[in-house]
Amino acid sequence: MLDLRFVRQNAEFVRDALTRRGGEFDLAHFAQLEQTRKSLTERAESLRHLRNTASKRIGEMKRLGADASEAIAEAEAARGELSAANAALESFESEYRNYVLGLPNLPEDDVPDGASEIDNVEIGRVGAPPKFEWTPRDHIELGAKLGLEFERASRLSGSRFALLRGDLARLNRALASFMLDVHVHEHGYEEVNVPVLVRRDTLVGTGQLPKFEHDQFHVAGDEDMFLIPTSEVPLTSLYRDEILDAARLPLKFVAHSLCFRREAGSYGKDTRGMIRMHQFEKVELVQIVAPQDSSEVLETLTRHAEIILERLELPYRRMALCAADLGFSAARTFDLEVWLPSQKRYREISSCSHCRDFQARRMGCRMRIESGAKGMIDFPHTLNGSGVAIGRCLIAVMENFQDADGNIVIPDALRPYMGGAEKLFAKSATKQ
RNA sequence: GGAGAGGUGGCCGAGCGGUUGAAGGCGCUCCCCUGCUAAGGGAGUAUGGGCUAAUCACCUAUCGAGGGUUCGAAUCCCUCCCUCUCCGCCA
Repeated sequence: MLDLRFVRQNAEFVRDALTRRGGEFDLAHFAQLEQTRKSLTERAESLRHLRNTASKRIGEMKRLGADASEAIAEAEAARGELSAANAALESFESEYRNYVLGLPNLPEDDVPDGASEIDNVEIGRVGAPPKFEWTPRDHIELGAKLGLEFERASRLSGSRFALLRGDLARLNRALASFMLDVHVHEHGYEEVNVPVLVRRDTLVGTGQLPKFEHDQFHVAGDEDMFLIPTSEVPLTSLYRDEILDAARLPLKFVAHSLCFRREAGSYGKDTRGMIRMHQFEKVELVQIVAPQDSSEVLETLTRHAEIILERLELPYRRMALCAADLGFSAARTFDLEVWLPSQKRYREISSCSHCRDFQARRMGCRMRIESGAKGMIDFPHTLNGSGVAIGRCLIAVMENFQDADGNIVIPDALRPYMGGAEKLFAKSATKQ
């Protein structure tokens, strides 16, 4: 949620910033809403004041044994007006709230301009794409002999599901363990095991709702619950509705979780293979930090994700997303893209975002700056990043580390997690 | 799923229709006294919104959430959410 006081005072700046992301912000409409809100609250509050003072007088008179009928009549008279004013205010407020919750975050000033992902700016590359003396196989072909199954998975669950079997399942697990270990032991994150079902409010807090409900899996039944699209949701929400002692910041969390996405808008996109699944695994990094540290933290958090790719010897590049490609809650985002030999291009494997106070405001996560009586309260900044997506990373390992026979050389960093094995061997067939 | 108990400020805990935004205690902050590691005295100490130069004052809201009764609700009624105990089921 935007700082409405700021929006009020800098409406034109806000309009320009939101326009940059391809959104719209109608100054007149906003001014109108503000005006309405102000007059409706003022009216309701002054009527309430009237009633309160009358009621208080009644109490005093009764205590003194005096006749309170005049005051009672006065209070009764205010009643109808008050309830009308309250009703008007309430119905307006839900409209207003919806509008405000639908406004995305403002891009930071130096986020590049652009109309779509085409305009994202490459910041740098690390590692050279491997050279093959054969036509590199894609992960589907490689996987067919290693335990990656789509047909059986879709029989169980439909399109955009996959099964991993045998060594490939283990490699997948190794990736998750490896990433967690690096982030916990080397980068200082606390490992958290999170719920993957959350309530509506939680998704409002991080920004997926109310606007993007169609992208979420909503559980059928009496419970109003959703499957998380990323563990950013529960991790960032850990301190929802709390006031943190600023001295405790930064908070650094890492989680390995399942993630669920309807992929409603992506029909026909990445339909082959396991690039885009309804269910996937991801190691997610989240930091809750003091505002003055946040810009620097975006860099270090992005580095934490990059280090995973570097340890795995995967070629990648870092992209600065242009304003139009930013997610709803992000003020700035770096994407990491890993080289996929079969596609001869870089594909997103991590997205690291700085949300400033946008999410903290929505979820009421605050911080007390000086402890004690005169403590000032402010919103911390939240950041998140994939560190990294496990399914896509598995694909990248398979494709980049394939040999001429379709086996997979296990990157050194993963060998300790694979019982010391150096290769996954393709089987002639994976019947049964 | 069945039966019961409960949700009050940073924490514990009173209040059960009117001067209670909330006693008391703990914790914390500041001041004083005293001085050798402990103690005593005083003051302060919830959050959102409005207004404002203001983190003063004032108005307004909030005692799990939402509705209702009432001139007036932390207190009475209804619905929901959550926590705990016992039984059942279960990984």
